[in-house]
Amino acid sequence: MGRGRIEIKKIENSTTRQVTYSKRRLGIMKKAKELTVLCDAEVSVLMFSSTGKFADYCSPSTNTKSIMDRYQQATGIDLWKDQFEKMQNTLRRLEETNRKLRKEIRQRMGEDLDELSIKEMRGLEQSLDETLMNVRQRKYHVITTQTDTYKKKLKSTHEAHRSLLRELEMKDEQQDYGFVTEDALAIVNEGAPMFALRVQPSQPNLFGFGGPMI
Amino acid sequence: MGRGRIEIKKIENSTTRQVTYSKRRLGIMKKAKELTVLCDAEVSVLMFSSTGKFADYCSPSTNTKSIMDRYQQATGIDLWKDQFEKMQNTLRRLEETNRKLRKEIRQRMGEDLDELSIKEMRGLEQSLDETLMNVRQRKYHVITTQTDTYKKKLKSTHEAHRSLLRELEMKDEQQDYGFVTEDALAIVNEGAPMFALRVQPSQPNLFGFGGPMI
DNA sequence: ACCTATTCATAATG
DNA sequence: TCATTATGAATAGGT
Repeated sequence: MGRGRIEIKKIENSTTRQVTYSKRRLGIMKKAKELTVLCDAEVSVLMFSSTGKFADYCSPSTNTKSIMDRYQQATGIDLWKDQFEKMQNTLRRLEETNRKLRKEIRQRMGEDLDELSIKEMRGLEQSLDETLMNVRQRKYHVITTQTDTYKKKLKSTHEAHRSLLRELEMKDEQQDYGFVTEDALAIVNEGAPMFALRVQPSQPNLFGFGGPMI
Repeated sequence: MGRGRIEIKKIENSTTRQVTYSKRRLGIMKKAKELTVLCDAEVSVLMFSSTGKFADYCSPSTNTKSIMDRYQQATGIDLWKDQFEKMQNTLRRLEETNRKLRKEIRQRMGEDLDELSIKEMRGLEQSLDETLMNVRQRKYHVITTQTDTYKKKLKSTHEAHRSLLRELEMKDEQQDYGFVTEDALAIVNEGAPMFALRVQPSQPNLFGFGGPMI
């Protein structure tokens, strides 16, 4: 159709090719629309020109995705199977790992011990023993450090206070600032007995350390 | 084109509709092929008739999936975004849980204690203490049970042996079976000291109980 | 599935 | 990209 028939092979003149592409693209779109309306069909057309320009048509009664879904159903080809399956495998592996980790935690909390052999139980016992020593050592270290810090604070506060008093006495020997001294001491002493307040935490910590995290 | 123009609206006569669908379907396919060749384009056509019959065309230089991929790139629409994102969220959640579980295990092994407050550390200490008691109790229970079993076995073996001897003595009072007695005792005693053999497990158990599982 | 009158698409051109 | 037009292609309706 047009002035003389043309051979169906690649048009080498790039301008002519572009022009023909534009015209025929419109032509296909029109045909697709007509088919959709006349025959109550669902049609999806995707096109990329040689320059990469994209154009598409889709029947208005539906959308490209559902046509692709139907395509997959019709052909039995699951286009995204690979990616999907890979992710699902990763997921399963993670779940399995989590299960094992939870089990180890339970065993480290003294549950599910039935499944352990004597040897494993002995290993667990030793590990727990070592950990306990570690924790006590660390706790002791922290407490000592904090106590030292408080002592230093106390000392410097005392010194600051004393020098303040001295300064004030030099300025006005008649004035009495005794109440200030008592207040300062009360604040400074507050920190010390805090550590002995409770053996059990009053509220659960991050992982509860007393029940497994589910 | 044809004998008289037709209005572009749904063809009500179902036979006519079917016929027209067949003809025009072929027409579109031909146009798509021509466009592919003439203009060096990539074309994908998917069609479903009103009766659900499927037909498709795809440029031979490529395939439907890669055209769909290009379509997604071109439109910026990720067709499988929903499913994909849901899975990725699940994945992220699992990984996060995993991380927390590993951290709890590390802390229950005496590592990463810096991040714990005094309160948490005290909770951990108590939990470890309780677990240790549990494990020791369980170990004691298992050992006791096993020892009892061995004792029973020993006893019954002894009895069997004795009755055997008696029987034999009745048959032949001259024959000496003393070596049998010694052998039996050696076998029976083997089990008892086994538990005290090693404090440390000679090979790692399921989770190593001495290094974190990675 | 085939035929063919007729309409439509489009190649060539400006 | 737009308009024109001659020409071959597509197809509606009938067999």
